[in-house]
Amino acid sequence: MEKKRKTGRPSRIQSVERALTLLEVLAQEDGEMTLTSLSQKVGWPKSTVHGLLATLRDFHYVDQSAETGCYKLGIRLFELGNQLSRSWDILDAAHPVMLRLCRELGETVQLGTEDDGEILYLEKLAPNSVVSILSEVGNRLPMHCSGLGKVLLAQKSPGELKSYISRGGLPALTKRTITTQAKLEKELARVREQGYAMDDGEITEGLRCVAVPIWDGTGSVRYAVSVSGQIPNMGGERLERIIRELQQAAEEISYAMGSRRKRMQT
Amino acid sequence: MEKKRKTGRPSRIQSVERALTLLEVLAQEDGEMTLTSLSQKVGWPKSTVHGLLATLRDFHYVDQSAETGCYKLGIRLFELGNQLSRSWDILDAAHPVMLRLCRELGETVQLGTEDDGEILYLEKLAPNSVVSILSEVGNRLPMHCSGLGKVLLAQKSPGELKSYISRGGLPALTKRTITTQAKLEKELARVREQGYAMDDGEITEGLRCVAVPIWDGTGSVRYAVSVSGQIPNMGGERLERIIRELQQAAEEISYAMGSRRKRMQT
DNA sequence: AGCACAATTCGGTATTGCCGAACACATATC
DNA sequence: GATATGTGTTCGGCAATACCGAATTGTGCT
Repeated sequence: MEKKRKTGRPSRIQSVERALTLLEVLAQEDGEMTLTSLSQKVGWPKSTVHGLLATLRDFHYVDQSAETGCYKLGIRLFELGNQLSRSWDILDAAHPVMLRLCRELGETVQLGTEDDGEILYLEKLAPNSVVSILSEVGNRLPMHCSGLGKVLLAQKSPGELKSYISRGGLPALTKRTITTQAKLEKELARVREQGYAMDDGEITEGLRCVAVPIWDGTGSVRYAVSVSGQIPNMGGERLERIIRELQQAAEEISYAMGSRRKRMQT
Repeated sequence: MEKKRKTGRPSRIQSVERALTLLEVLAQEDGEMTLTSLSQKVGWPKSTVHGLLATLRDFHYVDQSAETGCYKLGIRLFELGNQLSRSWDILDAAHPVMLRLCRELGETVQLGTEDDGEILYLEKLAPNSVVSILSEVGNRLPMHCSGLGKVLLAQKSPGELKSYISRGGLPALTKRTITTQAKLEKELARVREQGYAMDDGEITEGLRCVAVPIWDGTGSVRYAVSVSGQIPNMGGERLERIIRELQQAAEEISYAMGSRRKRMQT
């Protein structure tokens, strides 16, 4: 009553905000949580949380363990997430090409895009799937340290780059991560010149990654593909071959995207 | 004021119910929708729908097109869905084995489980990914017509089977679909005897699928794997080989699941 | 310009969801 | 076996909250 609401944005629905916040907390904890622990985590009364959870449960957005009564993320999120990803043309276009690349090179192949100032991994194909690479589909990483990110950053104007840096800074994930604007600008210039980007242990020590842009029909770059592996497997002759095949793959994907453009919504 | 609430279940939060209903509608339409069309679809005033959508948008559960202002499912669903699937042990255990199977046989390999009386597809590996098979990851199909479903149905007691039938009936997807209880019981007996199930064009004309159960440590069956392909490629000698390899794969997955059991939550 | 149709804002009303306390139930603990 | 802590769940009354209709702004089309 005294003040207007803090955020200038009008009319958000409290109970929906709270319900979604509960989902965020459950996602963050990444496992089962008791109603009570959720309740004290967010600081709302148990009964309030209970009502919200019951509603989410009815829609299968959360799942309640039959024995323990604990709550976790529900199956509907899996279904909706998959449905959403199926609606993206880029996956249709990129998947067969990535599959071939993964087999021929025997290394991990990834596809990413920029979302909200970060790299979002859309697809990952691993040859043996035993190797553990930090990035997973649906995960996010800063742009300035990943190969995919550098490719997309390299497309930006100086102003956009500056706003990226001022937004999240240049946090270091390893000692090799680029952390100054000057070095990043130099790196991006090289990316533009070479036509590909490299992450040399800047996310995870010992892991190297090369990435190239995917051009769409309008001449802009919204996606990038990459190949990553242990540094010993990613050098010399072999590296050159990888880059060559990667660039060819990107061209194929770009082409496939173009031919997929003839779709309209119903 | 007049009546109590229709459903006996207590205290569901209306605005959360409405917000989630909007997501369901957006998922069903599978594309962009205008606020107005959403509004009249659900029958609530525009301003009400607007508030709900604004809240969902803030959390990236819906996305609003910059140009058209239309709404669609948001990226957070993709992220949460993938995070959820990563928490399932079965995928870790099954994926490498499925990958090998897919390569060796050159056919589509799928993994499914029962959820809410239907088969839910958890993973799908296609050799060329050009072939279009009806089922997709995150999709659902009736149990009585799919190979995966028959495997899981075959584990049920007569009472459970009856309740399955009375719940959803035995709808026919093709002219070959089993639609009578007697035939289904006979079919399931054969499944138990043979150790595998077959779908012979019962979902899609011309498509055959063989499936086997995955046993967990406790001796129960919660998942099943299958191989599907065009009927000409799935007969005679080759079929026998497929079944043999499939059964071996299922054993490996079962074993891997067991060894993964030594995990506790933090 | 003017129209038609989009999304968005506004403010008053009473419906709605919030809250604290009491409940039921299970599992340890003594 | 009774006690103590831990769950999730229910209840009812108060008032804050979300709903609604109408008015507003914005955009594309004729």
